[in-house]
Amino acid sequence: MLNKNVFLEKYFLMTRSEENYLKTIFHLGGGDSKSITTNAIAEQMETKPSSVTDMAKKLSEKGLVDYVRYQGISLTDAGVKTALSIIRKHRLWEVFLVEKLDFTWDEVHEVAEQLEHIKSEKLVDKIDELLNFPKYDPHGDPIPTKDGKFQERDEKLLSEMAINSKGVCVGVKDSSVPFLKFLDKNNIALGNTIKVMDKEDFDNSLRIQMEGKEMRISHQIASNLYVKKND
Amino acid sequence: MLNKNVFLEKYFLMTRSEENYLKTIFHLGGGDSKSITTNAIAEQMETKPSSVTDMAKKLSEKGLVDYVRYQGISLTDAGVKTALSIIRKHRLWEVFLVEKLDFTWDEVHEVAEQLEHIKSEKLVDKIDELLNFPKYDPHGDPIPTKDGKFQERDEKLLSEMAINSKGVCVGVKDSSVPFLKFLDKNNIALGNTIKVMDKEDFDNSLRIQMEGKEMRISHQIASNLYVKKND
DNA sequence: AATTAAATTTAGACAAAACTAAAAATAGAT
DNA sequence: ATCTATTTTTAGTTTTGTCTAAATTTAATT
Repeated sequence: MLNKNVFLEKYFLMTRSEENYLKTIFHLGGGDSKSITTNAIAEQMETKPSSVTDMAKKLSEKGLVDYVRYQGISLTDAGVKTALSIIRKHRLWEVFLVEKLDFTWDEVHEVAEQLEHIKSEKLVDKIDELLNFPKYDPHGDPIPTKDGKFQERDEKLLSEMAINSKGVCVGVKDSSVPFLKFLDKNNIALGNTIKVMDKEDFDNSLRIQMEGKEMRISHQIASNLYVKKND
Repeated sequence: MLNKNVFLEKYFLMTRSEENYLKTIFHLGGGDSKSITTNAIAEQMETKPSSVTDMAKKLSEKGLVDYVRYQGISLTDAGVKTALSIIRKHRLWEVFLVEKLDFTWDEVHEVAEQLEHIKSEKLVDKIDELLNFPKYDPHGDPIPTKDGKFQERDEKLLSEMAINSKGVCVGVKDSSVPFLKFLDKNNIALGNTIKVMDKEDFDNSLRIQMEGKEMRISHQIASNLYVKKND
């Protein structure tokens, strides 16, 4: 049966799979009424394009995406709202795991990936409160508010900073485990102040000063670190 | 695909449904190599006997239950171990919800029912640590240890206590929402000391003294409250 | 011991979410 | 404007977990 819709709350009842599709489409930019291709979604989700087509039809019937055959998929307002509520949960759980349970920032993703699907509005709100309404997750990504507001920041990639400018490290672009582990090993953490000392034309690597110490980092690293200019 | 067995850890990979069956069989007594009937399981899970048969075969193949056609189902050692690990998670989450997020004890069950299926050994252990290794959940039920030890208590139903004996309220037998709400409303909480003043032969109701005040409670209530004798 | 009632299992079907292989539509290049 | 390569969709299949209805086994009663 499983008709025990005990936790409907204000959601339509969404399956885990539907929620994951919405989240992915949002991350690929489908929230700005931009059309995302079937292929792009399939690649991102490590599934087949035909499966995406199937789901597109289902989500379209539920009014969560706009879908026209061969023309790609974009989120409706309702779709954006739902996607944001999942992203909100994901990021709040990540903060919880790091702040309250001492997870490192490379460990949180896969657990949050599960926790984000727990259906209980009260639970999310209470976690939010317990954490004192954080604005950013451990990777520096903004946490949408309860009513779906998204606070974008004025941030730049470290690689785009001018020589002699300073900024605070506020996020990562690549949040893969190897990259996060690399940052940990080199004591690069959110909140650190970084000053760009010099750029090397040859390989685009940077000489930076961080927390007193000087170091050299490759262009690959610098182009995956977000900093917020503070002057 | 979904072949990303990222969180295998030490579990076999169990589906949510399989986990729920094991838990139910355990609760019906199938852990003591007692055979549980198909019907009993079906009724408890609000499903059909034929579905139970299907699952019995699957769990049997995985070595988690002993199952002989028409002879009922009982848990193997591996099955008991798995069931206990789920119950452990369920009860730890209940404590978390009450202690850290101010849920009332009648609100925790359905959320814990979801949280118990999150696959992350580290998560459970850290929650355990955060809560300071609690021994009992909010309903007074014991929390199995990591290695599956179950600490049974010497407790009695309040209805079985002798006149003039005293005890501490340690748990409930019926943990349905209406019952828990009733207890809340009447300020009956875990930890309260209760003295049995008198029994009424006519309807088996009890006159008790609790936290200074005297009150009368029905047999139905008294036979769903566990107390621990303390003299 | 035979009959009947109840419990249990089988067989066949369905929905969800995925897949494969083949068909159809689009876009790019000449 | 046509052809070709790519993308996307369709059609049909699979797996998981459920269901119904029919068949079978067990248990209870006379």
